[in-house]
Amino acid sequence: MADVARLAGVSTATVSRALRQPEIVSPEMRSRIDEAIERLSYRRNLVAGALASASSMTVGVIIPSIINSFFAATIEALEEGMAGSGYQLMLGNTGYSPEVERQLVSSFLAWSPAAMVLTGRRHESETVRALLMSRIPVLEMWELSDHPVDMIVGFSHRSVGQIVLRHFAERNACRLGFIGAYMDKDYRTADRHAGFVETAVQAGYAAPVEIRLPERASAMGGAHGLRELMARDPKVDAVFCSNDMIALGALFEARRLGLNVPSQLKICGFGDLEFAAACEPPLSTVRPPGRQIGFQIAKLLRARLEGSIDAGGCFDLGVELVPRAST
Amino acid sequence: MADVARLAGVSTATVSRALRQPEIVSPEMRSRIDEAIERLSYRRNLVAGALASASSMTVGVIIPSIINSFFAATIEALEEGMAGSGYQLMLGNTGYSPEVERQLVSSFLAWSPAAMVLTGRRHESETVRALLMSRIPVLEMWELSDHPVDMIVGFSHRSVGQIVLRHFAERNACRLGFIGAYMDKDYRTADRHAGFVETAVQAGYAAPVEIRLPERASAMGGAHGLRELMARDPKVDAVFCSNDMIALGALFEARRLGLNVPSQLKICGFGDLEFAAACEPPLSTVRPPGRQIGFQIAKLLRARLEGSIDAGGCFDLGVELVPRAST
DNA sequence: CAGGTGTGTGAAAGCGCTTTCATTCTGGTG
DNA sequence: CACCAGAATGAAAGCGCTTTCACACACCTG
Repeated sequence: MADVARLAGVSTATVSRALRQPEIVSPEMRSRIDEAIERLSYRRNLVAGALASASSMTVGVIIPSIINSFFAATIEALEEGMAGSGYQLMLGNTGYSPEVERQLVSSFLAWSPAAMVLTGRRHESETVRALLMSRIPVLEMWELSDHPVDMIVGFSHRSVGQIVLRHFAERNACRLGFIGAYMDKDYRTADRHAGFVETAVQAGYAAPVEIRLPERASAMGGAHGLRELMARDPKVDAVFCSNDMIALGALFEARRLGLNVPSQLKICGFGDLEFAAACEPPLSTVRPPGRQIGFQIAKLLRARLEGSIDAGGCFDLGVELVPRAST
Repeated sequence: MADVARLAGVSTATVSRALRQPEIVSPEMRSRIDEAIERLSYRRNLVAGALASASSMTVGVIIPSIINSFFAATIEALEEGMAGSGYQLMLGNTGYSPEVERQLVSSFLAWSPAAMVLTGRRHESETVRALLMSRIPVLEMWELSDHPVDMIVGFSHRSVGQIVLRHFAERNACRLGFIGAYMDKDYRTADRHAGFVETAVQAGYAAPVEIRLPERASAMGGAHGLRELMARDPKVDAVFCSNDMIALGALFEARRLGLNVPSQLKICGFGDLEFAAACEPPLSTVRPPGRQIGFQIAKLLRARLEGSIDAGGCFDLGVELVPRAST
């Protein structure tokens, strides 16, 4: 930068200003500086900038799993929403472990990011403390909370279970089943389950037959789950799968079992993953606002980083039932 | 750090050493320093460290798409392989655009990462120049090349097409079809296609009927693709789908069309995504070494960063045909 | 025309670490 | 016992930027 300043005949302060806030530098200076940068093919060192300004044009994003395509849509939208702002996303995944989350937060914060985005509302207290101490905007996502660390944008997983139950009731389901994966780790799945079961009982149903898969959601798990479910109670005629991937496996397994979907067995998933509409029969599911979450976060982040807002809050983006032929 | 040094009664140099290379500090000092760190709940500032040492414990990883679960497995394995090394992955995705890739490389390099990992072997010349100038280890992945920037680990996409063709021939396919997505952007798909078509012609087949989907691989695209393919030539009895997601859609569409798989129509995919084994019929596919790529990269990276190796090279991890009932 | 206001620029003091170099202190060696 | 190699430590000079503060200059006002 000193070289650039020398060649352009200005001070490094002016070069720095031309790079960060071009509008406060006179056009003449700006063009001389641009030319010098070009000639020297100067690349600025963001590390030094971050140290000097005590903030790096970086946003730390932490998700439970990169394999889970739920969050991929959010991240893609977030990236689109932040494009052109100069901010760079830094991704980390926790593998659904709060402890790994704490470590990630701690090492991300050591990079003095401009903001942090976390998944979910439950964190170790140490994580929350570190986040609060950093005094940067914090966004939680994919859930709702009355007491967010700062801002949270998502939807109610309980209401997902509720919506599915009502849908099953409308379609005259008699005996309910549920297949969920990884429920001890992924408490959002547990919330959907709770919403489903509560509402079922309120509506006068017998408690749903439950299969809890120990591993992460998978089609294979869904297939095995359905087989076990039907073995446990052959009268089940409506299954809520906590995830479309599980529903996909269940759909195939139903075929292997010779069960007609939807007349003998109704299957509803969650996620509205891309393949849901392409299945045979097309898969009924609940669509979470994956991309909207990303856009909303980008919007809030930009507003906050520009200083135009400063309040925290909870943003409920809702979900949508997508009824198709599998129910 | 100065506070820690004062409390421990040592110099900041010693604190720094205790943090970076504990083994060269006497045990007594180390414990005094650890205690001071604890008492002050000191968090080190990695930005300052990166500036002073001109290198950050960061590895930049660039993939074409975060939604594409192919690369997710690699990244997960890479993360596992680097765990405990203190290096942090920084993820970026290009959306299959070489121009975005160049920008990402440029902004990642501004963070002075310890190494860079890119997807594929084709990059803008400016990208390669920037990479070479940075003098850090560079890993390309998911392909092979005689002239890698530095190191490359992957497999031959052409041979995937070849393997599928041979498999179809063994199963007595007569008339071939191909469904590929995004082939103008994703040249790896184009390579698989080329291998398939070349080998088909060599083996005496008529040129396969081809459907090129303009968008990214999707089950919906696969379903539409198969419909169009069969409309174009009803005699097609074996389809190679460039991606398991497409194959999934094709499988469902075959059912809608009343075509029995595999007796009337054989379907083979690529990727061995998790659901492939759960389909009905289970999906034949070719399994790329997704996780192995990640582990191998971690191994090479660690060796290189420790200085124990310094040669570049090309590592072919091969692929495996996974014949199932859909062929 | 003195006094105020606003704009654009430069000097220089950091930001919080790392690392070189010099120094001190050990314990062995001939 | 003088000498030296080796280990452990400290002083201090950066790393390459950003930003505060001061200043110069133009432009208005009454």
